[in-house]
Amino acid sequence: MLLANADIDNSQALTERQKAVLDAALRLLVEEGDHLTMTAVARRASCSKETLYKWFGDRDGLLTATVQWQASKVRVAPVDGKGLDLASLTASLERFASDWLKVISSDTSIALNRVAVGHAGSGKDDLGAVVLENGRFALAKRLKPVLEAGRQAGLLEFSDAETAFRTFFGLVARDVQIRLLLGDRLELTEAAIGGDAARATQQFLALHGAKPGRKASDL
Amino acid sequence: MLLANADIDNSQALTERQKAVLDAALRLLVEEGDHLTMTAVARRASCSKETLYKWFGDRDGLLTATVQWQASKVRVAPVDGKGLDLASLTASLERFASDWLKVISSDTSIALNRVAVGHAGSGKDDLGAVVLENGRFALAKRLKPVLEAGRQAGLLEFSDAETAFRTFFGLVARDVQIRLLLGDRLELTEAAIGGDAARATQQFLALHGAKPGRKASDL
DNA sequence: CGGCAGCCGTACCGTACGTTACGGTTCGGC
DNA sequence: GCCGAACCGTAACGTACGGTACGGCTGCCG
Repeated sequence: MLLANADIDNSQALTERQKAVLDAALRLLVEEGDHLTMTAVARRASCSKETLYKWFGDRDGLLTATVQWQASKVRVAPVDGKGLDLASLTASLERFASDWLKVISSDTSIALNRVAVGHAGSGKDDLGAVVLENGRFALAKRLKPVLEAGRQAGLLEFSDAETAFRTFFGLVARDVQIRLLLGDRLELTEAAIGGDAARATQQFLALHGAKPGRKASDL
Repeated sequence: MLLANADIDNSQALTERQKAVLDAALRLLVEEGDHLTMTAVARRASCSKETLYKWFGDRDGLLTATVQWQASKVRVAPVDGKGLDLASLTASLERFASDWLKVISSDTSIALNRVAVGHAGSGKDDLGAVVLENGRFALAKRLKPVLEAGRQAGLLEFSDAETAFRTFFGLVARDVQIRLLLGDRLELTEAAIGGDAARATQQFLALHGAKPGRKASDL
């Protein structure tokens, strides 16, 4: 992780026209992957290349802006931990699992992750950091309070929220993301996602659900 | 793609010189990622570009051959399921987990997966399929017999070996691979890997270990 | 010894694409 | 109505790189 210092919501600094251009770039990115050319973006967005360079600096700047633009769109409402009981906790966890599976299996996420992975380690830009920050780390930031609340309410047992989160993450994502990124067909129907979310949640509860007579050190 | 019709273990069809060239290409791939040029490979391997094209057809052919060459090197000895008890099963699972974590955190694996992910969906070659086949699917092929043996021995309970495998996979890999692919620094020391392998194994046993009085339908 | 096949090194070609430059049009402010 | 800024469309430039051609060297075989 490097910077990501331009924290969040720089989406406000964008005019409507710029957003439209980035939307066009995003669509092209999903279709063509890292193959997209500045000419193609300009044509798709009905703008001149000169404008692209003025607004975004260079190709990497355009790519980064596009990724950040998409990231700014997926902010979801945080779950509140009021009146927590086992049923609502289970529902929350299933909701998180289901949402996450939907995200990582979407065309947009796959395309963005592919581009970011391809650019990682080149040192030219920080696409990987941006994607990570708005994906896996944002998820952790939203889920951990729920886990903590569950522990407070005596429903969950764990020593480290980060570790517990990563267990949940593993149970939900399993091999799905890497397979999709590598081009494996793997159609996730709505029903399959729901089933996986329920299974992952039950497994997580089996590992970290509070049970009288079990010591937390067993985890 | 031109050739690559010779399915697997075409490693035997390679001369020593060709292997040396592919090793050079592999090292370059780790250093430069998808940025490597045919000229750079030729220079590193001290061969002519003409030879590269004669042997591998084109750039994609060279890349594919390089990935397959690396894959052919990581064949590991399968574990035998003789005289299985809980201790040896646990040891086997920990061994699998530890090996897998070492693989996915290695520079070579990261570089290869990055290239394969970058090429996936372009339709030009099948790097993604090759990596998947020699990574995640090869792992499943080797681990499933162990799981089945564990079930036969009354040590494990599960209805579907594939699902059980994916649970184990998730518990082991968690967010490690995607974070590494996206460029997150995440140094896994020998000790950390050992600890993670033990934790994942214990979690898996907690979910699927045979316990008198628990119905398999609970899983 | 002559021929020839395989390969190295290098020069060369064509193209794709990032980047820049420029003429023409629209539009808000004076 | 006039000016300048912003922007569109397109042409032009430079370069990097995939792919090819060729001359020279080495070693094997008859």
